[in-house]
This record gives sequence, structure tokens and C-alpha cells, in this order.
Amino acid sequence: MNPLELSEQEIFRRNSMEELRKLGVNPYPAEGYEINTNTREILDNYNPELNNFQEVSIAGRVMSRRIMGSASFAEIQDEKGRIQVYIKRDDICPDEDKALYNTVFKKLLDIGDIIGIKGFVFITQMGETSIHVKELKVLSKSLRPLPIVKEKDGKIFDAFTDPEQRYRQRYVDLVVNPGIKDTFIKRSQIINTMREFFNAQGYLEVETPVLQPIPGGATARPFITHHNALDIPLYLRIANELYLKRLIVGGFDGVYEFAKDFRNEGMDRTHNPEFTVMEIYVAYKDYNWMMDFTEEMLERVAIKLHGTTKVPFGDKVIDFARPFRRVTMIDAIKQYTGIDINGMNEAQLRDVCEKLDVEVDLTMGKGKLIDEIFGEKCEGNFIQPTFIIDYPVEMSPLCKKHRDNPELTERFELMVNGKELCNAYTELNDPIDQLNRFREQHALSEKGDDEAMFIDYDFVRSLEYGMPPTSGMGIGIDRLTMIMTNNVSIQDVLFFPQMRPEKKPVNDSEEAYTALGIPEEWVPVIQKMGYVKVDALKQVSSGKLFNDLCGYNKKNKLGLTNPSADDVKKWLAN
RNA sequence: GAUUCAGUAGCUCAGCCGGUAGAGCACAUCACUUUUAAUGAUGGGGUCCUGGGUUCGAAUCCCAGCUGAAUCACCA
Repeated sequence: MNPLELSEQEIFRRNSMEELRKLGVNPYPAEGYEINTNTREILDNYNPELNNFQEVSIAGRVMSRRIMGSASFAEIQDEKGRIQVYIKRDDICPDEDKALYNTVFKKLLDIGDIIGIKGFVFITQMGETSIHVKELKVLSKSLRPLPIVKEKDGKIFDAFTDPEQRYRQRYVDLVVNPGIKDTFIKRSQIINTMREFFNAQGYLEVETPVLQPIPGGATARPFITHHNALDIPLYLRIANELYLKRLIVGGFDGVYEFAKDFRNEGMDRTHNPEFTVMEIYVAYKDYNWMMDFTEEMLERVAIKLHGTTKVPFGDKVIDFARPFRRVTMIDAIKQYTGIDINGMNEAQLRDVCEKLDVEVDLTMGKGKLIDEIFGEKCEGNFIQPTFIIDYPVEMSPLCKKHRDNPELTERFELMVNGKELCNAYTELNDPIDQLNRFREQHALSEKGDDEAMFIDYDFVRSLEYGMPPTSGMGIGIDRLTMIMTNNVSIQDVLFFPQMRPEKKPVNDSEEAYTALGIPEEWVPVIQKMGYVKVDALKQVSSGKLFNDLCGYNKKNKLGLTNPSADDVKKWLAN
């Protein structure tokens, strides 16, 4: 690492690291550090009358220091929280040698360093539960200054807020911004609650291929990759539906998977190219049963996280108490547009769209037109959890036709806060019908619909062997987490949301400079001054460069031997 | 993809009717044995996102680009 590329504070920290080594203190020791409690346990349970926690050992990151001569306070942050520690020189340095306090703690440690401490818990005169330190050990030296976030009476000062930096350097965000961890802990609780619920019913958690020869089960543009040994294209899955149903054919009566899916489409507040979906399939059930099941699942999640079914979201409160409203798609459209589309043909639907100012194009079939009307005029109105049921057959090629109306399918979507959260079917298990639906999709794609489905003949073959009547449901885990944790951006519920790569300016190599006759020790100086390309350097006048170099040398007290004006002229001439 | 806003010290931000770059925290040195946004004193730290243009002179004005955010469009 070229020291000229480092900030002043980084240089100080690297020097401190070297000083530690000289004192025989390993800044990165290999051995573990045994801890016997954590900050939250202490803060929750310390009681001076019980005289407990008198031999604690904890480890964490130094988050603040207040040094007052031979005594100091610092705050240590571990996974659970922060606690103040009190460090007295003569306690950690009982002998003549006071270096551990005077040098190591006061001079060489910084905010961000990770240390282990042993001592006893007490309460300060100001009433704060603290640890009186008897032993201190350096566990890891931090070479970059951490953003300092301070807090008093609940007010945050200098919060680390730049979204770009927070997402790119989530590790920093997690360390310095209180409350960020909580979202991700809740995300894990959501998943665990669902998993426990499914397992209690005896359903099996399974894994199915991420790399698929035919990207099926949904309509979306896939990511494509190539397998060298087989010399075939493979797609990252856009859904796992067809594989899970094959397992139902194989004789499992309930299977589920928490799956990362991938879609090669736009990114915004509610879309990330990779996202997590839970899909579950249960044999001998229909979509009515699945609605009951979904309600119970979501009610459990809400209660687990919030202790109640009422979940605050922005300025709203969303209530996940069972039962949820159930509205047919046709009734929903009737309610919000006053138009009854029941039994209309494609031409009539086009007229309706025109009348309602809903934008359509010629590739759209009947199903898609109805979907547009619903999406445009109805969807956003369903804030409280509402099942929209009985979708047109054209837009649900994997879903069984409605038992009472062949124009419709037994499908529901669960709307929450005006957005789709779940999608579920009474699954289509008639292999002849399935093949026909695939063919209709194929026809749509010939018509220009670039997101119509591929035909998966192996899936049809599996259905020909016989799949029991089955209901399946998928739920977006990222969107569920957003609602349950009151976040409006998907980036806030993903540890590492997709970002455009950071571009680093590529410097020309040192050899490119030395080839011009420039001495090695001057190369970093020239680059630091902004001439990271030899070509750019050659555009400069030799007089200016000569002056700049000598000036830089003097100003920064580098102690280099200045080149002569002639030397500089020769470099640029080479 | 369109529009708007933003990019200045490690962090949060000021400066923007053009005239050699500022604050708080952080950092360094000193003082201080119960502080808590510790305090007091002193000091160091900048390719003002990048590249062009206008100008005697640009962080500031103009153009282009990069990155991010918001809104809209598209997309589940």
C-alpha cells in the first residue's frame, strides 16, 4: 500500500499498529478470547445488592473514549449492545510498567479497535452500569476511521446517512447505525416462524435447482449462463414452482423451499435482481384451504414480531388478524371502475381500457387486458390484507380452471398495502390442459409477448404420471420483511443490495513511469498529484511539473532529493 | 429510459451574486482519577466527483460524463 494514498488518520493507525508490534502486542492475535457474558445480559441483570457479574469477560469494538489522565471511560459494543467500561491506570498496570495504559490504551488504541476485557460490574456516580476493567487485551486493530455517530437523549448526531455508502459498506452501517441490525434479525425471525409452522404440519423443506435448462414457473426475463462441460446454456431460476410440483408427483404431500430467484429486469425500490421467495405445495388441498393457511401463517409472523396482529407501516397500521377479506377480481374491478367485465370478449375489453384511460398494446390478450385494468385502477386500493381471487385463465397458465367457470382460474393473490404479497393456485394437474396452456403461451410469445412461458415437456410428462390435487403458494420474503419492519425500500431489507460496481481509477504501473527515467521514489508523488496516466503526465509543461514536485516535497517534508529542471524535461521528452 | 435533486476533510454539513477553502465531531500534542455528545488549550488534515468550456482568475457559471437518491415509465 502506498502511504501517499492513505488519509492522515489511516497513516496514524498503521503507525500505531507497528508500535503495538514493537511493544510485543500482536494487533491480530490468533488465539480465541473467551467471553462469559454479553452487554445485554449485564445491563438487564446486574444488581448491586446481589453483587453479581463480579468476574465478567467480554469482547467488542471500542466506540468512544473519554480519557481523563490516569483514568478513562470507553464504550464497548458487542453483538447485543454497548456498555461503558472504566479503565484505571493502576488497575490494569499494577506494576511499575505503565505502558499498557499510557501507551497501548491511550496512544495506540482507536475507536473501532476490537478488544477483550475482564473486570467487575459496578454503577458509576452518574448512575451508569459499567465494567471496571482489570485486564485488557487487543484483539484486532482497526486501520480505517469509523464514522462517529453520537447520541444523546435519543437524538442522533452526525448519523452515517449516505445511502450509497450505507449499501456499499453495509458492515459500517451495521456497526455505527443503531437499529439496522434489528431489521435483519426480524427478517430471520420471519423465516424461522414460517419454517416452524410448516415443519409442525409435517411438510418437508427441500432444495431444487438454481441452474435450470428451461426457466419456468413464472414470466420474466432470465439471467443466462453457460455450462462448459455440457456445453449448454443454463438459466438462473426465475421460480422453482415446476420442480416443487414434480416432487408432489413423486409422492411428497407437502414441500416447501425458501429460494433465491433471479430476474433480469429493472431495479427500483421494490425490485432487486436477486430476491427471496418461499413457495409451498400441499397435496389434496385447494386454494380455499390455502387462503386459510396463508392467513394463519401471516398472523403468526405478525404476532411473533410485534406481539399483536397490528403492524405499523408508514402512517398506516396493517392488521393481519384473521380472516382477510376475499374479493373476486371481477368484483374488484366493478367496485373501483363501476364496470362489469364479466363475459366480455377481447374487443369489448379494449373499449373498456380506452374508456378508463388504461394504456394497452396489440400484443395483449384478454387476460393481460383484465390484469392491466386491475393493476391500474384497483390494486393500490387494497391496503389491509385482501385476497383477490379468480383470475382470468389466460394469465394463469399453471393454475386449474375454476370449478364453476372455465373462463377463470382458482387463483388468489394477497394484496397488502396496495402491492402483491402472495400468489397461489389450485394447481393445474390435468396434463392435457397443461400442455394446451403452454402452447397458448407459446402462441403469445410468437405474437410478441417476450415474457410468455417456455414449454417444459418434462414437467408435462411428470403430470402425465399423475399429480394429486394440490394447492401451492408463493410469498415474497423481501416484501414481507419490508411490511413487517416498516421499510419502503427493498435495499433496506437486503444486506447487500445490487449496486453498480464501484469504479476505481486505474493507475498506470510504476514501470510505465520509471521507463521515462523517473526515479522510483517520485512515482507515488506524481500519482498523488493527479497524474495517474503517463500520457496525461506528458501533456504537462516541464517547468510546472518541476515546480510542483519540489513544492510538494517541501510542503510534505518528504525529504526526497529534488530532481533538476533538466531531469524533469528529459522525463517528459522520453 | 425520462425528469428533478445531490456529490466539498474519516463522518455530518456550510461556503455557490467568480477572487488562494470553513465548522462540529473524529485525528495529533498537552492537562485532567467517576466521565458520558466529557472538558480546556494548541495543531494537522482537501484532485471541492471526473473531463471540457467561459474568464486575468472557477468549489462557485455553462456543457458532457460518472455515482447515488426521489418521482414517473417499464417490470412482478
